[in-house]
Amino acid sequence: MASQSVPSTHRPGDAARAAADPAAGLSRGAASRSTTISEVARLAGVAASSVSRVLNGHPDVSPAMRARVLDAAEMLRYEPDFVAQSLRRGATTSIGFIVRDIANPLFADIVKGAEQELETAGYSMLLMNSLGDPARDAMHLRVLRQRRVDGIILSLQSETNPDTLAALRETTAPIVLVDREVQGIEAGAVLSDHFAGVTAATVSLLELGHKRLSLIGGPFDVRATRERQAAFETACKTAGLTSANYETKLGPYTHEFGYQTMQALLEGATPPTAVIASGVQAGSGILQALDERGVVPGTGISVVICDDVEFLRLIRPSISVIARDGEAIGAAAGRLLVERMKDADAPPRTEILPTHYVARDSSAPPQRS
Amino acid sequence: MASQSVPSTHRPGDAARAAADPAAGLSRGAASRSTTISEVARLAGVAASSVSRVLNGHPDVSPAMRARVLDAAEMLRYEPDFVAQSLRRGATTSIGFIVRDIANPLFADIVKGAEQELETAGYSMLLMNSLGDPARDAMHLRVLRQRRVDGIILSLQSETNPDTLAALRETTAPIVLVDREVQGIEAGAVLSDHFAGVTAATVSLLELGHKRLSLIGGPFDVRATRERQAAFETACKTAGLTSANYETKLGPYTHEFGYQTMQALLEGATPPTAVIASGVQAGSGILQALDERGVVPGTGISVVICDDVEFLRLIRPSISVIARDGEAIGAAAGRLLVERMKDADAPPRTEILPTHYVARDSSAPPQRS
DNA sequence: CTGAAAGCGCTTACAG
DNA sequence: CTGAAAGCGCTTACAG
Repeated sequence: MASQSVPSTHRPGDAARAAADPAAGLSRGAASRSTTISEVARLAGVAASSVSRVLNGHPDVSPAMRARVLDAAEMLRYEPDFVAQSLRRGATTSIGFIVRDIANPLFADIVKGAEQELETAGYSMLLMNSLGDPARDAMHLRVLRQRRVDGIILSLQSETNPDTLAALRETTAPIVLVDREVQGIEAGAVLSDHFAGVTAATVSLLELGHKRLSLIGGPFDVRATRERQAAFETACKTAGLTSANYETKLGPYTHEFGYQTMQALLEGATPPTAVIASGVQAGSGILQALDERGVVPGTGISVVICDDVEFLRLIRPSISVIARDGEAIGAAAGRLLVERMKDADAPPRTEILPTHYVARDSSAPPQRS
Repeated sequence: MASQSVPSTHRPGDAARAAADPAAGLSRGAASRSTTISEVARLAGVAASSVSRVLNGHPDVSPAMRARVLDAAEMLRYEPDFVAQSLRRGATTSIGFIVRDIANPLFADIVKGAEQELETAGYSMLLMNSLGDPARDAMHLRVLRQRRVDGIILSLQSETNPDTLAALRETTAPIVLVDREVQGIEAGAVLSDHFAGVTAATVSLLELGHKRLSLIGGPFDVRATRERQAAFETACKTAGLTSANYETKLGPYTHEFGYQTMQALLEGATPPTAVIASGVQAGSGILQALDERGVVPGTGISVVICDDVEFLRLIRPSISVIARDGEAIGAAAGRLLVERMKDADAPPRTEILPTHYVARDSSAPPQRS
């Protein structure tokens, strides 16, 4: 195929040049214009529509036509213009991914997982960070709409922010939420079974003998927080603890919040003997606060961090985590989105992925006090 | 302006509906079609070209025209179609960012920095991971070309891979390289002054009395490796060490490579008393290898890691690093790219950003041996 | 200052 | 099986 000869009326090199050059003087920006479909058509001596049919694998084309077109296309190194295709087809084969903060290693894994899945299906990904600001979620949704993306993966800042909800309602592209639940909009979702993981961790800490526990971090208006808080408090109650002995401190997913909250707890009259951090950023803040006061995880206080990241494994004593597979979450989100982009009638689906409590040295019996 | 009344021949609600509905029955994918410029024109009773002029801030428009158009656009919640604009203008206001691995926290910071800079200038970012495979660099370059991105930020896998170079030569969009130098192509670049950082670290280790040092990691065909190796070996030579006493081990930027290389070194006849890791992934491999043998950084062996990440700071004993500011690197790359996208004649520029050696507990005098 | 026309690069009914 | 025409939604010379 590739080595097949050109129609004899054309001399390879010159013909290619001649066909490509005439159009070169257009006023279309700085870059050297690339070959268009009509240049291929001219060289092959056929209509542009036929070139399109061949290149798109339309069934009703003669072998002769196919050969002429493929030769011409190859000679001119023709690559179809995605922008023109997008306008004509009404689909861009691109999707948007709005993420809270790509610098969170878990999100980086999720993005990576999604990208691989989407790339296989021919989609490219526009990445946007909301950086803790719900207004940016709404803004990015607007931009993605104007860019006519075929779908959106979304890890919202807030499930209840009015601006975000308004922007979501105006969004017609299929949406897959990552670890979020939003009332009143049609969207697929990939959720994590936080309840199971936090329950396992809390029960395990209780069994070690802890009687004063804290759950730290996570904004109130997000599913993960609700699940974790419910699991944590249910486990404590079930073990017979009274509400004076366990406590949930909600706040942003930041190092700062973990740091300050842990400091405050340590200064309190009856500090907890075990803490669970909702996320690695809060977790790192907690570890810093402990380190500054010389409190050793496991010995001085038990620590469990939600989400696992590579570097966490280097810390000694080793830190217990509630792990989940970021790449698997991203891949699932990509799959669910592709499913709906390929079939507009496919109903949005929800997938729940597991979390696993991994006990390490930072989980230990409380010191006598 | 916004509250100005509609031309009296139109009743707000009905007119808007009437103008919007007729076109609703088209065969353009699943999503409810959005308003087009001609619908706005019809409602305002003007030509589409006038709507375009108003919305693009063309100077020669009468206040009356402006008002009519803005009212109509607002009433129909008109948002221009970026795809159509892109085709017509020959510019997509989107750029591509090809990164080795977004899961590397330094790259995540770089991407974040670039995104913010680009967003300010109105550009969106397509993100692609090459995942250690140079063939993916070439593939992604091809896709970005077809998507007609206005510019590309590139942190190549390899500076010499033939496929990559071929793909680069076919790229006409302006390019900014991140920490890479490629011969024979026109590209801007943001580089890090690795030479300064590694020199400072090596000199400092030598001054502490180390006489056997290793530099671990980094692929051979990348600028950072050359700079680091040159700085490391120059400093050792200058201090009077013979080549039997210092060694550079090159290899991929992976945890695995750091881990295995460190293991091998520890098993050797004369292990180094100090190592410098080229990057956090190799660094984490090295730390794991040390941990498994009970070798404590600072006490048993001095360790310096190139690049700093948040979680590294939680490790005890604390690890010395050669730090650089990822977000600043990304922001600089974004700025250089925007500069060239806005002015096709702007020559590609190179910016060199500093690195800083930060000595911590893992840098200490060698043990007597 | 405004409108009608052309055209960006494709794809897809519609004829033949 | 193939070509000519229309059109996706814009913008921009070109007339007036």
